[in-house]
Amino acid sequence: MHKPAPRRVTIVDVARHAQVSTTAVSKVLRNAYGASPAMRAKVQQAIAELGYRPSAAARGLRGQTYTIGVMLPELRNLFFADILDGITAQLGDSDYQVLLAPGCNGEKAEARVIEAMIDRSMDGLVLIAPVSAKSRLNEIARAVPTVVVGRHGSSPAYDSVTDDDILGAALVVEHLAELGHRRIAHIEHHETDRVRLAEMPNAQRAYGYREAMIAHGLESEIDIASTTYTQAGGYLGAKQLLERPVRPTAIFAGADVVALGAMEAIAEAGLSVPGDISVAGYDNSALAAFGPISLTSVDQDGRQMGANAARLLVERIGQRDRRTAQVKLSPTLVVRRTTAAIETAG
Amino acid sequence: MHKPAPRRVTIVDVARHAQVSTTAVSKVLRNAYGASPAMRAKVQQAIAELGYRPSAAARGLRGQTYTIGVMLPELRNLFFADILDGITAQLGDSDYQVLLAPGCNGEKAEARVIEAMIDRSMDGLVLIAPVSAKSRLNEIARAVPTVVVGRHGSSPAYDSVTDDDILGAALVVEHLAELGHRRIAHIEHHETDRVRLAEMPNAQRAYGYREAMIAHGLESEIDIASTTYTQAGGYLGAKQLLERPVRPTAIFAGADVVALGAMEAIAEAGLSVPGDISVAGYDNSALAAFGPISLTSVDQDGRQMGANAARLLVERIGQRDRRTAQVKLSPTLVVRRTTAAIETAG
DNA sequence: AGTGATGTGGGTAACGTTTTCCAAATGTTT
DNA sequence: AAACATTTGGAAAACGTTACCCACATCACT
Repeated sequence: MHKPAPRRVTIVDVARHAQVSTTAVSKVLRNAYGASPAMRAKVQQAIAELGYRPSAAARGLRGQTYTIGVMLPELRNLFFADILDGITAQLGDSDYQVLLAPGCNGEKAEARVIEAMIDRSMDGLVLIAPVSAKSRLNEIARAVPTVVVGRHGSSPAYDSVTDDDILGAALVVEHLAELGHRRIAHIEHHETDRVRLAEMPNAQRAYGYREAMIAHGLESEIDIASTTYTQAGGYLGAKQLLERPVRPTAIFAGADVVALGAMEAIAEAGLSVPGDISVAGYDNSALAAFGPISLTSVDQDGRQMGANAARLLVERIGQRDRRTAQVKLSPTLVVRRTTAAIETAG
Repeated sequence: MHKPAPRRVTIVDVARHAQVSTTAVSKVLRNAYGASPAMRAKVQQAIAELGYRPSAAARGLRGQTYTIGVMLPELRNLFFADILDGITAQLGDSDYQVLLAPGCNGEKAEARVIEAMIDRSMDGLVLIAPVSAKSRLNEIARAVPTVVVGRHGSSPAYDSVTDDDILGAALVVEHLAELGHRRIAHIEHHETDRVRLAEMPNAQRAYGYREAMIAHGLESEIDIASTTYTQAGGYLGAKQLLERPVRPTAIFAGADVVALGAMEAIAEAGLSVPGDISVAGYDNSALAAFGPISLTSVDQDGRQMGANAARLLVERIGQRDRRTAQVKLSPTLVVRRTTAAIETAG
């Protein structure tokens, strides 16, 4: 009763069954040149009859594995899940299979995971918000077709897809300014690394905030708390801001969770949102959309980003030496109930 | 400037560099018998110097790939993410790399994904809440070591890890009964398939609910709405329950999202939670824990489940013909603010 | 009829490992 | 010293596929 699994059907079995050579079968499998329609049909039938499926391991040794690896720094982040949806949707009808590597928080784990994907001869890699050094990314991209998502700056080796974080920050500032706010503070993610300072979205958001403030003639109102993109960071940042001589009437948090933490601190200080202080977040996560919270937030179209990444990757797999491209998408502002005009009593 | 990636270092390079045979290197790599400490050291050094990493593709053709595939039906479900954490934590210091296949909702997509993982010669599979027919699961398990998570019932071919859903439901009923509730209703996920009716957690929860009601002498109070495990399903289910002749004083929703939908319907009916109706969910998701919601819910230790699954899988990879095991963990009830005693005014 | 282009099919050598031998060297017991 | 067991190392054959060739047949022009 414990039958030990029959040997797998191989290309040789198919060839024998169809009375052709293995080469012929291989050609049919890859839609390669040199197979007549008649033979194609014969082989297809043999494949169907035997239930043959090619071994990716064997394929990897010579050609492609039809596998695309995606690195996600954090599974619980719904924005990343959207990106993944976009990737799989775009690749849905192709022969490629997407595989995900989990648990890549930190530069070391990230390196391990990327190596693992390369070792498994994946045809292409999508790296979402990687933290590795840029030189390392270039190295990786030279070894295997790569698309980097969510990291600004261009590379000669890999394509990149980003959302315009500067614009996103500007949208928030503009929205708040239109509501009459002048003292608009920002809670940023503290960044030390030089390269990341230029390339990471958090840095771009802070930069965009500054520029937008200046553009609206609010240079003197710029007020920044530098913590981290976490709920605790938001709490701490808001606390700092509230203790300063001039209290902000609005806080632009660099991420939704940060906004949540900030709202906590605001409530603790006996102030109301948006009555006393307006709060805006970034990412338009499920949290922001959730009724009781209803947080004004910047929406990045994750699916769109993922779809673009997949498209670029497939293009590059097809033509490895083509010029690299940088796709930059535009975010939109989703206004909800945490932001209001400054004179609500007016 | 566009250097075309140097050829990968292979086992042959290492062998040459260490002045030994490729066999020797292979032995060292796999900690196999037949390599002296001296040679071991020599080879290790060569590997380090050359930065050699074995090709999983080539390995897959003969031996293991040191890859474990995990199938998740839904990325956004935080409970599944916990399971995954447990798996990776357990496998953290082993040589195994975990890869995830996304987008496996529905029997067809699930089949495709599982085949893809088998084609890639993965050493083992963890299937989380699979919906495939049992015979299919047995077939899969015969082809590759498999552990099924979150599906009751035992198989001669695969190990399984489940949480005791019957107990979970009992915990909820007991809690509500202790609070003085008698008319405790349940919103279940409608199940048609015969086998799944016995094996799926949702069915077990409904069964556990019935049994617990009977055990508490509340057989006549059993009241079930049969919808789906979605927010909409919860809304609809609660609506149905509220329209019935006898209104329940408590609703046990089979999942947290269901509870959320139910609360929506309750609010719409002008009733309060827990003032008029107590509500309990299942899964103890982040949603339940979230302050403003604060939903009483059953907590399954996902990490623990994942860790057990990984342990069983590695054991089975080591010894394919050992007896199958069924691990059943016990859930706990997390009481929050959506359940209260029936005489609050007492 | 002779030449070249094109279409069709297959033989065979990779690809980078592991595995199964086998031989030699060394150690241990009579 | 002979016989046997154990350790150490390597040669060579898989594993299943693709890529690179070459052979043959057919066809269209000179």
